[in-house]
Amino acid sequence: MATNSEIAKAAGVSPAVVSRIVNRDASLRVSAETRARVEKLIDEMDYAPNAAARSLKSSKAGALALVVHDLTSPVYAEIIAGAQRAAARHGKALLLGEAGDLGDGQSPLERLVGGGGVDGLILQGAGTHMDRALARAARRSVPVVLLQSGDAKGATLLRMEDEKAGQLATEHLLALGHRRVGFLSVTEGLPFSDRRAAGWRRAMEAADIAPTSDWLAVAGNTYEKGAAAIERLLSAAPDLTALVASNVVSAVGVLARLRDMGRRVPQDFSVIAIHDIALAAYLRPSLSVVKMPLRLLGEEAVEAVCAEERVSHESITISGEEPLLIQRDSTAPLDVAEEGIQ
Amino acid sequence: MATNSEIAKAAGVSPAVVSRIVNRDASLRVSAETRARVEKLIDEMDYAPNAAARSLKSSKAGALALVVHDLTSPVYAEIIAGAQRAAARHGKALLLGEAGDLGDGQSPLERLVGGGGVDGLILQGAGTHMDRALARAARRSVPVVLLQSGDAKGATLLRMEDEKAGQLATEHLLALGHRRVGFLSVTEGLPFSDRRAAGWRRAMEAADIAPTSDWLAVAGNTYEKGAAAIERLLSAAPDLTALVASNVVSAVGVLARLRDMGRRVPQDFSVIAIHDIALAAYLRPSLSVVKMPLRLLGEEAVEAVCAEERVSHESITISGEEPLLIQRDSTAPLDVAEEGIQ
DNA sequence: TAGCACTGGTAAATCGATTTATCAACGTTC
DNA sequence: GAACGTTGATAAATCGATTTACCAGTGCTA
Repeated sequence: MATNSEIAKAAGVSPAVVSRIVNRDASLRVSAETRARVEKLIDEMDYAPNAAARSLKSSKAGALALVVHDLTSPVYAEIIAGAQRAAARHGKALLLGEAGDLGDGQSPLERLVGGGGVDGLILQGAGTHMDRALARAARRSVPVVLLQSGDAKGATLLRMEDEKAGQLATEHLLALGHRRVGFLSVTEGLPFSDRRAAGWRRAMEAADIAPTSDWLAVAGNTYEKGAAAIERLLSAAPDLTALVASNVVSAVGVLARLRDMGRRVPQDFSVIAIHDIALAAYLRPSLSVVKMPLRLLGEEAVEAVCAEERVSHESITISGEEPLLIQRDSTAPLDVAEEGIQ
Repeated sequence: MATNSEIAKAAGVSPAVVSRIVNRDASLRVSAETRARVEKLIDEMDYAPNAAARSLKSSKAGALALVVHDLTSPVYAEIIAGAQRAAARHGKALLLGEAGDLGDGQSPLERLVGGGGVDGLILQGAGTHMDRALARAARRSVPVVLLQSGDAKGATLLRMEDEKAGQLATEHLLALGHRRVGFLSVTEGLPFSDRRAAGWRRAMEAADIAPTSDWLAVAGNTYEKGAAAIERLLSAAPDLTALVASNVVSAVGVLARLRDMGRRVPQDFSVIAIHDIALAAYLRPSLSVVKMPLRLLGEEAVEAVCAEERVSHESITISGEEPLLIQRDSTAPLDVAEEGIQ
């Protein structure tokens, strides 16, 4: 690849001229002929400024990293879309990464982020080793924004109104006449999942219902684990009639297993999940959800990372959009003739 | 952030020593005390080598870019997983990007890739402007591997046995007794989709069936477009009894719409899709598919990009794993009493 | 003719890490 | 005591782009 000086030499000018032409420096005064000559050579010799050199000189990488722990989850699609849009506004490339489980300080991603290879890090963590290592590595050189959970020391923590979402989902089921409403969390101790569980508990208590501990099960974030979890849950608490699922992917597994078990949704059992993903409308039965402002979360995360004045390391709750109930076919009043049919 | 020379000064040594300690240079001879002193300072002062400087000097970015046109598609999950694994083997970070639609030569992603900000580009294109712009930008500085489609000029093109997959899917339906088998393509002119269609046609011809043009429809790659496509297809050719879907996401939309239309799957209508995604097993009915070696594709792509000697710009078909039929509940022999029931 | 502004540039320092060639000091060996 | 090897380092060039400060020449005015 051609370098700046090669172009300069070929054009008979100094590298400064080439650089300033490439960067559209308005304060540059050159004759029209010189400018044309340089531009022609840039084109012919296929010149593009070296990213490393530019970034070294300017201390700007021109990119942001968004690292999640599971790229396959459709939940991230919206976050990414929002982040993408905001990053474009700031003229930055958005690089997605998936956090492995090493976190030994030697992984290429850690080296990159820790060495200022990106201008900021947005981390959707799951409390793993790698998460912590990555956040630590980044913190010493670039702003870090944590999504939904993590140790906010030296970073900005961005959250959503998870408790309200859990509450809203539960209230919907209660309004349909359900009383024995279970809850599927993601992982024990995962902050946003715990907040949703708190919302569930609060709504239940407000309705004078005291859920016992076997009304709650851990379902992870995969189809498979969701399917296994509903089976465990119903064998521990067979008289549940409805369910709030903290993770929408696991809810899809729940629907499949319920059908396999002969429980009809929604006639025999209602299911609602947190987060609206495109798939939810195309399941049969389609899945009722509480929609959260995921896109906004992605946008705000990028804004926070770009605005970072190395000052405001706080914990912020996204409040631009309220959690929104979207009723589809997986929730309904309990069929009173329930036992007779099937 | 501390720099190399700051550490060196603090430790009373030259920057060379610091660099060689950080990089575990085996040929470095230092006293145990000096080494300990430097390592202590590296730790205390939170030193990490600057990514830009290192990459400038070494001409290695330590990262690969994998750019797809739709990050939300679950089909990429497997490709990404494979690429991730292979990248780790090569000590490179894998950065995912989504190609927007600009391609004006000014997008941050183009600048990054064109300026050698990554060591290689793997591009899963859709024939857009941006695809071409990105490939062009990258080609002048780093190796490029195209997945499944694209203009291989100056790049390596990696393909899968799409025709065989299309054929296998069709033969499965024929073996079940179906004769009027439709096909849903992704986009007109998209190479891999066309190859799958060719496989369908070949299998049909081998069975002495001549599909008419209204047995084929374009279904895109979203739930919504799949749903719309099956409706169009069945109004144009109502007597079809089975379908091969080139894109598995659109197939999910197909299943939903079929149920809404009162066509029972598989009793009245069979559906099979190309690519096995985790969701397929958790739909009800679960979705029969032809599994393709997506993970292998991801791995091979990384290998190709890393091995690239600026020589072998060819077109390679992945042949490590054969397309594999996975029969689930969405395909079955046609119910002979079809008209009587429902 | 001095003074001044404008045009069309250039020189050179700088960003931070890497790496090769070199070297001083000290002990060993013959 | 001369030659040599070893240990424990260092000096300085280099990667490529950016940017500030400066400058030579030309034309214009007072």
